[in-house]
Amino acid sequence: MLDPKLFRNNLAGVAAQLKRRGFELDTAAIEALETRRKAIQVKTESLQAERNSRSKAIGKAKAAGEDIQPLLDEVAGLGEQLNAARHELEDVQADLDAILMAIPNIPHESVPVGNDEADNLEVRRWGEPPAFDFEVKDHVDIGEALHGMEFDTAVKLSGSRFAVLRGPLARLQRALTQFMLDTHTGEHGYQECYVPYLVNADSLRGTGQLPKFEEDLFATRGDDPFYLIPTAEVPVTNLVRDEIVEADDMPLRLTAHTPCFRSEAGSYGKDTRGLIRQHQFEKVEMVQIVRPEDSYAALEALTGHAETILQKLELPYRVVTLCTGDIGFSAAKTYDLEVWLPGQQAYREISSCSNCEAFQARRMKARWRNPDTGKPELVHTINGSGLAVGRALVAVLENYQQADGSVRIPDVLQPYMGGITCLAAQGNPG
RNA sequence: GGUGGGGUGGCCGAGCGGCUGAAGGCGCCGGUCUUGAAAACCGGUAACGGGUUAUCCCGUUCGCGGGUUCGAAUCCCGCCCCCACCGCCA
Repeated sequence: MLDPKLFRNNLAGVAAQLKRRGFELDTAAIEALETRRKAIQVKTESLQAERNSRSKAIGKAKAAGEDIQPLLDEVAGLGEQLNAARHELEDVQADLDAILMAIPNIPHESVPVGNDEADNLEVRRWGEPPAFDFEVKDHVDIGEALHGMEFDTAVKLSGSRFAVLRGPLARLQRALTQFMLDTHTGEHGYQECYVPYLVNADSLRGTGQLPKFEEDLFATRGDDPFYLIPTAEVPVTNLVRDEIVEADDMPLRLTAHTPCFRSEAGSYGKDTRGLIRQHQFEKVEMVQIVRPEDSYAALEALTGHAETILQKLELPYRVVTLCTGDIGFSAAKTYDLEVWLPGQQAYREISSCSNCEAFQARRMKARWRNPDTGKPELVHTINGSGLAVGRALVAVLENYQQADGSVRIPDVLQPYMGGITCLAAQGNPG
């Protein structure tokens, strides 16, 4: 959520900045509501003030033993008036709130203007796409040859966009997960967290998935449903919701491995083959809670932490800055890490690292006590994948494939694989 | 799921329906003392919103939502959460 004061003091400016990301702000509607809000609020509060002072007078008169009946008569109609005003105010504020909650973050000035992913800006590349002297397979064919990646079984159990992994492939996914967590906790100073996979609506409002993107989420039944987390960003960032973080404890660096659940509404026909786009996938997430002045340095650092994983795995990748048209709802700036996939001959997203500035913090009332002012102030929140484990598995399989259909195990993963250096193909080599 | 107890400021903890936005303590900030620090003592210290603005005024907030009342932290109803015991269970 953006600062409501911005809408009062500089509505045109906000509209212009949001237009950069293709969001049309209905300034006329906001202005009209805001004018009404102000008038009604002043009216309501003056009625409340009157009620308070009169009630106090009645209290004093009663204590003094005077006849209070005349005073009661004077107050007769006040309650109804006040009730009407209060309901009117509630309605206006609810309308205003609904608009405000659906407005995305303002892109940082360094974010390139653009319409879609074609306008994203490549920042740097690392590593060379491997050269193969045989015909490369994609991870689905590799997985089939290794006898451990089953999509038809998953259809039986659940439906499309699910997968079953077995044997060394299941272990490889676990190895990737452990390796990522150990690196972030051991080398990058993150605290490992275990968090709920089912969260309430408040948490999703806090990070910005609700109210606007409910169709992307899975939820349990009932009047007060739980939502399945679409990313660990939700529970981990919400750890500081309604909290005041001590300045000495900042920055908070948190990491968690969780499954993620996404309905993938609106992506029919996209990435239907393989593990790339699933309803359920594993991810290691990094979150930082930082002082506002540190947030852009923290974004660079966190992006670097995700890159470290790819470098240690020796997977070629590139870093792109998302343009204003491709950036997520809550983010002011986002770097995507895209790993090279030989099976697709393309760089594909494997991590997304964002600075949300105070956008989530304002929704969450996540604050810290600024020693300079002594006051609680909003924190900045940073999050990023470190990495998407399923896609990392895809990248390893495709980049480390051998002519005979086997797959080498990256050096850093071998300790997690019980010393196995290679997954041997068991099926038809072709 | 059942029974009982409880949710009050950054934290702990008092609180007869009206001078209670809330005692007291801790913590924090400033001061006295001290070479410096600690202790002691003195003073200050909630958040959010609105109006006005180097000031001040008003409103809201005692788990959440309703209700009673001129007036609710205090009374009533519903819900949530925490604790204890019982039941069930990995």
